Order: sequence, then structure tokens, then C-alpha cells
Amino acid sequence: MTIANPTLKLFNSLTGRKELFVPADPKRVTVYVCGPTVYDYAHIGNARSAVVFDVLFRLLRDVYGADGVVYARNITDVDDKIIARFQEQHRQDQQEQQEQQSQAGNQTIDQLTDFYAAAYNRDLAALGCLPPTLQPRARENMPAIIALIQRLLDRGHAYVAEGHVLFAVKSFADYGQLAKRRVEEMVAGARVEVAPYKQDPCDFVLWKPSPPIAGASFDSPWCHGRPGWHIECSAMIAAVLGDEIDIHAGGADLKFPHHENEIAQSRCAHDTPVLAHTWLHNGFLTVGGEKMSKSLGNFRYAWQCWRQTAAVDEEDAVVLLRQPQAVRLQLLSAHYRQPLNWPNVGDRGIEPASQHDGLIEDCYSLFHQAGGASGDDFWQQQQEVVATPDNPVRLALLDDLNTPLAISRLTALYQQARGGKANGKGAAGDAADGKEQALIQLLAGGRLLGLFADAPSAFFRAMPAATKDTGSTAAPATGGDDGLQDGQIAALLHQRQTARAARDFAAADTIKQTLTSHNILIQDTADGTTLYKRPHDPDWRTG
RNA sequence: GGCCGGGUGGCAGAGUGGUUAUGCAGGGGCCUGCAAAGCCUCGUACGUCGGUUCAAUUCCGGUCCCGGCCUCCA
Repeated sequence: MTIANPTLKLFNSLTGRKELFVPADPKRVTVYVCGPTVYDYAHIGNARSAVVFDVLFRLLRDVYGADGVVYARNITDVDDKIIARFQEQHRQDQQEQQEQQSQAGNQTIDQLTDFYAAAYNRDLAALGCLPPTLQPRARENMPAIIALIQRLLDRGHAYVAEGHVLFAVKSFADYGQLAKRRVEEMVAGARVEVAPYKQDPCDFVLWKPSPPIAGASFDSPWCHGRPGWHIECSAMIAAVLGDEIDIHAGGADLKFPHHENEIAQSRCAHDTPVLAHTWLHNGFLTVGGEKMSKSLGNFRYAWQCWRQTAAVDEEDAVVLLRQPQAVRLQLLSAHYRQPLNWPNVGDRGIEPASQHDGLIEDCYSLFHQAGGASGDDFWQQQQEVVATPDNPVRLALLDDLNTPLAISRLTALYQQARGGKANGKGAAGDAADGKEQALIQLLAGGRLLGLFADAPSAFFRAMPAATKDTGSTAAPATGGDDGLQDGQIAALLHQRQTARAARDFAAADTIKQTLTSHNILIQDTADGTTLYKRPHDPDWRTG
């Protein structure tokens, strides 16, 4: 595997600088991203993190080869919030006996975590995220977690107090390195939990006692209980990737204390100079300038951004409000380290169309046009296409994942491929060839961003009906099926032609309005024929 | 209080020591009976005050705002 142009630069939170990324082993680049705690659906801000680092995964695969990258994203299925959620659900079920088991009908904690883990993976798949190479779960790694805690005890970095096992922050000189904080400063103005059994206010829990709870408590050498929040990641990283990894990523709010504590645990247990060489942290989604969060209540579930219900039993019955790919592009429309403003939900409760919805559709139109009879031939032939080293989208991503720039480059490739805005310098002879190449690189560049996974025909079949802001108070169209058959449309168009020929424009426009009200778009052409299409059709039909 | 990050045209959002992305919205034009589609085109923005410089939105300093983290959080 040749490594093409391996000049990936990434902003490393650990050093505070943009650095050239150099993996320890180019044949096995190791990446760990903090995954979800599965007690609820992911909101769109959670999805941002996964989407951003999915782009990283794709770029690394491009540079180091698909087999050269190991990407682990955990599932946290042991957590106080999960227990709380389960008990709350249980109470509700008892209160509303007559109600049919709603979303999950989760009888056990196992079922609850499995349910939300599956929902998480499904939402991300819809957003075009590749499955991670590995998806370790906390509960399945309990022996590794316990062994790691024991190791920290043996090495004098942890102690037992009143049934708890605690990490001794004082035993680790570099504590605070990632967050760039000093322990004394934190304690000073601090809101750290000062428990009497802590040797130092900043010490944090590795293991805590718990009464037996099916699926959420475990035996250990110290007491029956469950692990603290941070130890699972340390244990799973070591278990599936190694003691020292190349990249560790997550949301900016995980930097402290979560990642700081991971570093302390892992480095003290393994006696390593770093846990990860490169640390990446993504910024938040904001709503009206405020961080989107569950506690503020200003969040949207990811699925709400493109479908009406979370139910997925019958895919065909699900009404798409928007293309999930367009939601993905919107998530990538700001640089990952910056905050990204998420528009307020409109009166009708649906996500406003983003400014990039049109680009996806336009690109697909080109693929479809290039795709022969089925419309999919081009897309099929280019299944294995990769970006050239100088693909402008690729170059933008190599510079610290500059996705906004990449999107503008995508737009330029689209213009080139379509032959419009003749700023393409390939004016020399091979204009057609240049367009063809641009189209291929448009597809390849888009795939680096995680777009264009669907075949054109499938994409257009799934197109939501036009819900352009018509000011109508009616519910959004539920699919654009309007009862008008092709024959009826042709007849109406014929009538309109006749009226136009007679210069009876009032009659002609009445017919046009009828068609428009049925979501049929029409287009008169220079040769006198009239074309029409429904919003989800890729091509104009002759009428 | 400590530590980060940011203030760019109507909105969103890149970037750069001098030629000033991109998208959305908007204006004008071609085309059209009218539209649609397409094409062409326009808007010279960088919080504020100083400094460095031939030249600063871009570098430095002050200042004013805004956001995040320090507690569960992507």
C-alpha cells in the first residue's frame, strides 16, 4: 500500500498546536472515539461528534488504506443514568398499565441498553457513518476493568476507602496536562465533590458500591458495585487498541474531567509517556447562542432532523422529511472545533431546509444523467473510485478537517462537472474529458465526506416531497403521491398547449396551477414541448 | 475566580499581511406569453482603540462583548 501524500495536519488539544500527524505504525493507525451512554436516543449534537470523526476515519482510510486503520467507538452500557432511566420507565409502566409497551417495552436493563445502542447505530448509519472497526461495551469488559483497577492499586495510584476505590491524583505528576489546569487551582474556586473519604478533593472514583441490580452491578475484589465513569474507556482502549494509541477524540466537554482522568489511569497503569499522541475535541451545536443539551431542553433528537417518528419497523412506511445526507452536510458546514449554530425548529415542527440541501440533489442529478438507462450505471462503475491526491476536497480535509472549505470545493467540482460557470481552466480541447474527470472527483470527494452512498435511483425514490415554505398551514405532503396518473398529466398538458396556441393564457395558467397544486412541476422548452416531473423524480418527462 | 475559544457582508460560515472562499436569501439582466430551468451579473464585510508595517480584517497590545469548561454532558 503506497501512502499518497500523507500530510495530514491535525490540531492536537494536548499540545495546543496544529501538527503533522505521524502514526506510530502506518499499517495500524489506532483511533478511539468516546461513544454514547445508551439511555436515550442520540440528539443531533451527539451526532455531530460521530459524523466529524467519521470523516476523519474516512480520510485516514484514504491515506493509510482501509485495512490500516482501527477505529474503536465504545458503547457505555453501565452508568447511573441508565439505571435511573430504567427505574423511571418502570414506574411509568406501572402507572400506565393500559398503555401498550411504547418505544422499548424494555423489561430489563439489558434490553434497554441494547435498544438504544441499536438506535444509535441506526441513526448514525442513516447519517452516512461507517461502522467503527470495533465497538466495545463496558459490560463485556468488566474483567478488564477490574484488572486495571487492581493494577492501579498494586502500583500505589489508587486506594480503598469506605468501599470505594479511588484514584489518587497526587500520585500522578502530570495530572491536569490536557485540560491545562493545576490541581490547586481547581480545588480553589471549586465545585469538586468533597467526600470525606477522599484523600484529595480531586480524587475520583474507580469503583463504587451498589446494591445488586440485574445487569448493572458486578462482583469485584472490593465490593459488589460498579465502575466509575472514566475507567471503562481506559480499560477498553488497552483491551482493543493498546497501551498507547495514535488518536483519541471526543466532545470538548469531555476534555475535563473525563479525558484527563483517562490519561491518569492509563498512564499510571501502563507506565507510558502518553495515552494518545493526538487528542481531538469537537465543538458544540448551539441554539440561539446556547449550547444544545438535554438539561437545557433545547435539543433535537437526531432522527427528528429527517424523519417524523423514531419507529423503524417498516422502513417503507417512514416518512422522510429531509435527506439525512443533507443533515450530515449541515453538520459539516462549520469547522469541527467551532461551535455550529443549529436553526430553530419551524412552526410546523420540522427542521428548516439547510442551505446545502440543494447541492446534494444537484450532484445526484449529474450522477443520474451520467448513469445511462438505469441512471445508476455511472455510480455503479465508480464504486471503487478514490480521490486523486490533488482532489481539492481531499486537500481541504487534510488541513485539520476543514469541512467548510471542502464543501465549497465540492461546489466548484459540481460546477466544473456540469460545465457551467466556465471558470474551469481546462478550456483546452478536452472539455468533455475535463467534465468527466470533475464528475468522478466530485463523487470521490463527496465520499470522503461520507456522501453519495446511495445509488441515484434510490436517492430520488426516497426524496421527500417538496415542503418549501409555501406559507401553507397544511401538514407537509406525505410523499408527493397526488393521485394524478401520467396519462392525466399528459392530457392536462395537452389542453394547456392547445390553450397556449390559442393565446388563451388564462386557461393555460389555470391548468398550470392545477398541476402545481399536485406537486407537479412543469417546464416549457424551446422546441415547444412541455416537460414535467414530480419533486422526487430525477428527470423531466415529456408530456 | 482559573483555563480555553470566538467576535467576518441580511443569515450561515471559510480564509488571508497587499489580488477579499462558498452556500442561502436579495437586486439587476438574458431567455420566457407568464413561469420554471439555465446562464450572466451586483452587493467590497471583517467588534473597538492603539501599535508594528510601504501596506492589517489578517501580526502585537489594550478594551468591550459572547460562548464553553472547571458538576452529568458530544
